[in-house]
Amino acid sequence: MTSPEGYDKYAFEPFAVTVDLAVFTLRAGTLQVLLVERGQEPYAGRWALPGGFVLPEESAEQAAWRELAEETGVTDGSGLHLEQLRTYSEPGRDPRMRVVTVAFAALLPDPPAPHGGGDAAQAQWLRFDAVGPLAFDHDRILADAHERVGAKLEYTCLATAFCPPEFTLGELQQVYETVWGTPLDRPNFRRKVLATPGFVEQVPGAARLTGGRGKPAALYRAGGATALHPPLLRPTTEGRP
Amino acid sequence: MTSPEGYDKYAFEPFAVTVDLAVFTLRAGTLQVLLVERGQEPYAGRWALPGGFVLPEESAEQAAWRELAEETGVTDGSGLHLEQLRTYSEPGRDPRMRVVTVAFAALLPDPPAPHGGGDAAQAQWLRFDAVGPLAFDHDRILADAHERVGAKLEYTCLATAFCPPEFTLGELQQVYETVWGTPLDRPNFRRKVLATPGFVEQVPGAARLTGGRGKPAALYRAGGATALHPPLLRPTTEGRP
DNA sequence: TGACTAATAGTCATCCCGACTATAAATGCG
DNA sequence: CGCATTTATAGTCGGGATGACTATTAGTCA
Repeated sequence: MTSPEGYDKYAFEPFAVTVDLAVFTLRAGTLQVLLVERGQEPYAGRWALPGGFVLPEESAEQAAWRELAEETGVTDGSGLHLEQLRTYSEPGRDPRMRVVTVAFAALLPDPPAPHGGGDAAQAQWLRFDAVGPLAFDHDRILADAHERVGAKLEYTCLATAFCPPEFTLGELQQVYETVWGTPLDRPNFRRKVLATPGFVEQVPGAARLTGGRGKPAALYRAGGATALHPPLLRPTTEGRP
Repeated sequence: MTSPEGYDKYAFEPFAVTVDLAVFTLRAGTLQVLLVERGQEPYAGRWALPGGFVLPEESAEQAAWRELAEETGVTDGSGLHLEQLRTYSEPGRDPRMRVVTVAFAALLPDPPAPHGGGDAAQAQWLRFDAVGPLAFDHDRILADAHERVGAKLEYTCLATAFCPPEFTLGELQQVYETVWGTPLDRPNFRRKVLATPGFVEQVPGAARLTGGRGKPAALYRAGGATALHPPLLRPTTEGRP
């Protein structure tokens, strides 16, 4: 339908374009997702991913950053991770009208602003493994986002995006274990991370008293590397699809 | 901007939504891309990715399949690979109006229908390494698509999508070498492929006379596996970004 | 002081992979 | 016909990464 004579204004249907955000964080050793409760039909009372319209002068990326700031209160995006996931465009996905949504996945370190108030309904953190059926096709989007994050932990240094600026290797390991839902061997994880140049770098001075029991752990911060070669593969369940 | 009172018709700008396709194939040992020549402004005379508007009752995926059929003449999608790449939504990407495009990457086996004629300008195969500056942001889309395909060869069995139903391991290796632009060691490649269960399965009977010199090679077809564990990594240029 | 906990160090066998050599089976040229 | 050439296939060898473990260190808590 590429029109050789330029755009014909009847050749296309105008769509509403929105962004939807799957925002993950780690709190109390669990993977949590930022959700908003819908106040009216359709799907009144259901939880939904935060999101909103792309404004006339915005890209989807800019809209996603704006929404992320509005819902979480974060002001500086440094250290945050936000990436486009994919676009969902099935005609019936919103019963009211034709809405095409560009989905994003975002990662926040543990104590994110407890969700600042905007105009929208208050956003809340819910345990990922306890989210009921969501509004629209948001279950699917959330599942896709989780799969993407899990996969990217394998071959990127993304895990540090879940951590505060300084962290222990134990905390970093917890990121992998929580997202993947699998325990990892501690010495082997340590060896792998330290053997990857640029993944983490040790903070010269202090060793944090872990707040509790055990030998205090050394502190690290994220290194400059983004890719992880060779990858750190999930314990193979033999031919994962 | 999630409106608690339902959609306000002034709360959003209607956008045009299109799909753009980066269609790759292998011909004569080179990687080729399907392009159309633009007839009018903007970017008159420039090459562009084939694409078009998403129709009112279509998803972007359906629009992409339709466009793929229109431009290439393929009728059965079996064996073909088409996947969503990402969405490009910068406000200025089309000077005429606000157009958001969902980009797709597609792979075709060698002798695809030589590009059937639709309403659109005739599509043509061009060598990937020889494409000049394309219209709009299509250079960027094409580069992203190429990177995505190259990356997916590493950890999926996608390479068979470039091959006819029956192929030799030498042909399969050519897929990797052509997309990656790197020569591979033949015995090692062979060992790796055969050691991955479900990647390929040997065709019982024949051995193809390769049409020319050398020992005839055994024929294989694609197996049932989709993932490649462990991955088949590109010769590391040491810390690829 | 002594269990307990967590971090860190180190060992060992295995598997994967890059580099390489060798053999087999066809073509084509002299 | 014989031999170089070409391509497919088989196998070897060493090193590095990794999974499974054991041991030691340095703290807290009772």
